[in-house]
Amino acid sequence: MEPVRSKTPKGEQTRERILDAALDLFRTQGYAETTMRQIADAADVAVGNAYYYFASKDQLILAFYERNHRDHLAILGAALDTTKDFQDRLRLVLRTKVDAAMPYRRLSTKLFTSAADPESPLSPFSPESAPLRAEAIRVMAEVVAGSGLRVGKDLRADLPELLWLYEMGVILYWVHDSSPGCEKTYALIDRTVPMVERLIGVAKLPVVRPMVRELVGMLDELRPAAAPPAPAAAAE
Amino acid sequence: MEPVRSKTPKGEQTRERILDAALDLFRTQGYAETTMRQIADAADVAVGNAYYYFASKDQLILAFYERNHRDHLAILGAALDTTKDFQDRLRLVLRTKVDAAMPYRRLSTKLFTSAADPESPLSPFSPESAPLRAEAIRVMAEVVAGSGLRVGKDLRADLPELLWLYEMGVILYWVHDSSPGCEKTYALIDRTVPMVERLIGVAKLPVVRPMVRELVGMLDELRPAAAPPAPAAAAE
DNA sequence: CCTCAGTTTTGAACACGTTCAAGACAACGA
DNA sequence: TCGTTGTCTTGAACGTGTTCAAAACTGAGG
Repeated sequence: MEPVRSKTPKGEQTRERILDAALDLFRTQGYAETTMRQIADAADVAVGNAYYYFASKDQLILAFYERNHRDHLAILGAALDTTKDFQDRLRLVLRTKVDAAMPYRRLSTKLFTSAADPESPLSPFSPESAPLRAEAIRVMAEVVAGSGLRVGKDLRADLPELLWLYEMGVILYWVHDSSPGCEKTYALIDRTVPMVERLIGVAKLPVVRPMVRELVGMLDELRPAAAPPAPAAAAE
Repeated sequence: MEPVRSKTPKGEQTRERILDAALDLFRTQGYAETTMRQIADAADVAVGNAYYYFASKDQLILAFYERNHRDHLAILGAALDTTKDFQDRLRLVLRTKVDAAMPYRRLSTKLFTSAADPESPLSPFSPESAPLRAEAIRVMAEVVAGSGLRVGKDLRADLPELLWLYEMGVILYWVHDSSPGCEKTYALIDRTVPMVERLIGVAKLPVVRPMVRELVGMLDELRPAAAPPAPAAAAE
């Protein structure tokens, strides 16, 4: 029933082979057009074997997200440490994120087609992708921490998560962006990054502070709705 | 190939029967759990007949949106004319919208699972749902026009569409809202409606005006990307 | 070498959404 | 009454994602 995260070097190898074949076919033909039988054939296994390692066709995409995040971190590398300017740091993270995902633009739409479905394990808000989400938020926290940016009290705790939401917005735009080389997305990044810093600055002004506080409060209230309580002791 | 919008009273009757059966099953069992064979059985027709009227299982949802919009307008009725206060008007539209869709909360998730997919005909941004989208935006234009609200030049043209996007956000929240009676959604409406008016007011201030202008400009630039050109003369 | 438990692999079988060639039906003019 | 034409209806058949009982393999202990 529950798919296995291979317990043998050979098993791990097979798993990789299936994932490679799947991503390759997804990239060249699209997700919907690729059948599990094609994947199995390309990986030289029986169709049932693919289901031994991946619970469903969708789960292959979750595995893709993980791989993609690793790729992103690799590209980002030590480059983040070369500047202390907030805008530079944020722009760098976003641009490399898009760079890393570029070959899989069409596939990435799946991220959002499930984002809204509260029950889909593929949703970036689902418990299944919680570790990956936490990772991405951690990167944003690093962006802020490594910069000289002064953040208002009200915003400080939630800023990394807000930046992650902003990142998701950029990716949503990118997924729809059919301009050559996705130049419009890069332009969007370059134009909105300064706005983000300005907004963070503005949030400290007495005029908008109450509004900021209310918005942040609503975000906090929303969170448990998106990710169910999960009490300390597992009940069953 | 192309499904038909019945040309006979009897055909129209069959079409309604199938849609009724489908929505009933969707509501009680959920969308994924309902099979086309069940729908056909409940409507006393053969499976193939369902496909004569609806191109796919998804298209049944599009038909549901249309019906739901009519229900919304019916509930809204003449109530919109009872007040000239912008906040009251906006709140009324949002609350009745949620009221009308309430029995189909789970089904409505489908609206968003496809919203992000540029190719899905179910997406609220797709050409297929353009008429319905235009209708919803028109309602928002009426909300503004019938109120004494003073809108800045920069915002005026795009405000109805922005309000529609805000409405979509509210519905997105509602779809995820599992609180009893969806009270959290109603609370969200009550808390954000004043913010919206305040934002519209703030947009006129010299400090934020350039930012507003840039944001609106980006929205305008985005539109043709979401909805392809569609030149004056239909080519085919 | 054999045994045996654990792991991996197989492929037929299932239910689903969807298609399509064929038939049934309805309205109308000859 | 009989074709004829356009609309509607049927149900078997196809390809899909997914399941599962059975087989094959692996490696450690006797």
